Amino acid sequence: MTVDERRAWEIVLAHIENDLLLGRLRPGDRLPGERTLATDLGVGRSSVREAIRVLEVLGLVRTNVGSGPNAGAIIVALPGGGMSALMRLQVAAQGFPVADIVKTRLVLETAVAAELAEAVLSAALLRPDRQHPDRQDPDLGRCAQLLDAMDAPGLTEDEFLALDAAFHLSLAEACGNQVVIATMAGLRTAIEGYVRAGVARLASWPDTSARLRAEHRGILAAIEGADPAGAHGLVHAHISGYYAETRLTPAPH
Amino acid sequence: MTVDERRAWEIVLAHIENDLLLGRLRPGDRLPGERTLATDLGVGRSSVREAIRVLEVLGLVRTNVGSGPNAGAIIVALPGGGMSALMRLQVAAQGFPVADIVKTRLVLETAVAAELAEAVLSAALLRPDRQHPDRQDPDLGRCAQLLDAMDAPGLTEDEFLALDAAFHLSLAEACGNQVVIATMAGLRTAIEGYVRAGVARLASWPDTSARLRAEHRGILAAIEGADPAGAHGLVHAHISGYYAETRLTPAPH
DNA sequence: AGCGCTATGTGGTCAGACCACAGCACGCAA
DNA sequence: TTGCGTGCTGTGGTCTGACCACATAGCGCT
Repeated sequence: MTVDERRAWEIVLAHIENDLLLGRLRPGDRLPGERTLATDLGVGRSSVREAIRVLEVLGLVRTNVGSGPNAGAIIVALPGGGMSALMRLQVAAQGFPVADIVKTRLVLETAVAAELAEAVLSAALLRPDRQHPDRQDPDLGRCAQLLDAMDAPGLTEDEFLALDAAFHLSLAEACGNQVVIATMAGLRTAIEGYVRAGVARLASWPDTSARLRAEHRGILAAIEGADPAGAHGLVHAHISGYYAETRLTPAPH
Repeated sequence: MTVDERRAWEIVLAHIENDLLLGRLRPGDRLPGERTLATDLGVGRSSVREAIRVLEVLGLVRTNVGSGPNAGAIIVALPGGGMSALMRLQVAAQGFPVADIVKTRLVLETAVAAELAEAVLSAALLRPDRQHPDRQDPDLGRCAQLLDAMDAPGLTEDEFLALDAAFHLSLAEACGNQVVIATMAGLRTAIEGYVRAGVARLASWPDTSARLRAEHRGILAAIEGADPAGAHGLVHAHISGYYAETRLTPAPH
């Protein structure tokens, strides 16, 4: 009797979300075809497409044309892309001030560094103890590899910035928190253009590059040295100093 | 000569993003009509609609039917809704473990509380000084109001949870960081269902409710008392304790 | 001057058509 | 028997055209 006041695409989205919550759809599964979904839900195919488009942008599905097992919309649940798009567009629309992006990154990354150092500390303390198998030494190998790559001579500014972004993201990945990983990736993407512009305002890129690399080494050393407070402080100085130097923020913390 | 390999809706999205970046579109402005946009960009109206649907879900535009100044798609840049949808769906699709949501909330809210307390401290120290007009006493009035409302007798669990969510969000709002506000709102929305389920596992709701209210008062007192470390610790205990009690996380921090 | 009706333009939706694409099965040829 | 090629089939991607409900603005009538 009651009419469904939701728009057609919202019905589709809610239906898919419900299937996800009930476990009827899991990562790796394929969504029903657009035409099937349309007839099943009593909506037009264009409405189904709008809902799937939303899911795609949010990083929940990946669509493939053609036939066979790889065709169709597949649940992937890769939050990074969606978070990046959200933050990038919000910055463009002036919903997210750049200063807030930087401050949030500061909070998250200092916490990540401190937690990594704590994990190293716990792993060292509990190493002979088999009672805590979940306390593992975090995998910092990729972080170190990226730092080595940043020492290569002849890197362009863009290549350096890409490696820099990868290093900071690798810290979050070592931490393992999916939400933080996606958020950090989004924050970085959102201000990527501003970072590039800020580099142009630097007095000396070689000097800055050398300083950044040294600070990176210091951060990694503090983490591996199981020094949470030290790692926290070094990351704070690293990020706030860099953004102050490129004048990305009106006022440092 | 070169073909545009992007899909049609991506062209539309990129065009609008570009207009936003160049300042041709600002919050409050209206997008061109769907038919106009379609002919201008050489795509079909359905592709334009898919792009606008994405913008709507991400919280960038609000659409209205009809005629007049309120009709059409209007730039709003309200990130909260988009962040909530993103995180809620990612949790549903198992891209975001609930434990990671909780841990991220812990990091952000402890940082918010500490920063608020620091702001109070700075405001108190600089009160006679006119040189720092940007250092203002944060507005904690709404936080206190919500705590008063939570003391009202006869609140249902859902009403209490709604006020609880509003209180925690009001802390972020007092801090003023748009990114943190949107993220906290999204985190809360994503686990709302799990919070409700967790309440059912409580031994005694009245006891828990009373404890939560007391802890809220303590947090607010620490902030107003300009005690960053105290506020940080109290928030940490409040959140991790609550989630441990409702068994939302497999292991406390 | 006030009121009501209509013209207009908006997003929302659906139906149908066509395309490019990828896989698969069938059938032909070696 | 084995191999290859070719069409068939179903997928998403796109466009077109049509209709609807709605909200405003302007006109004309009272």
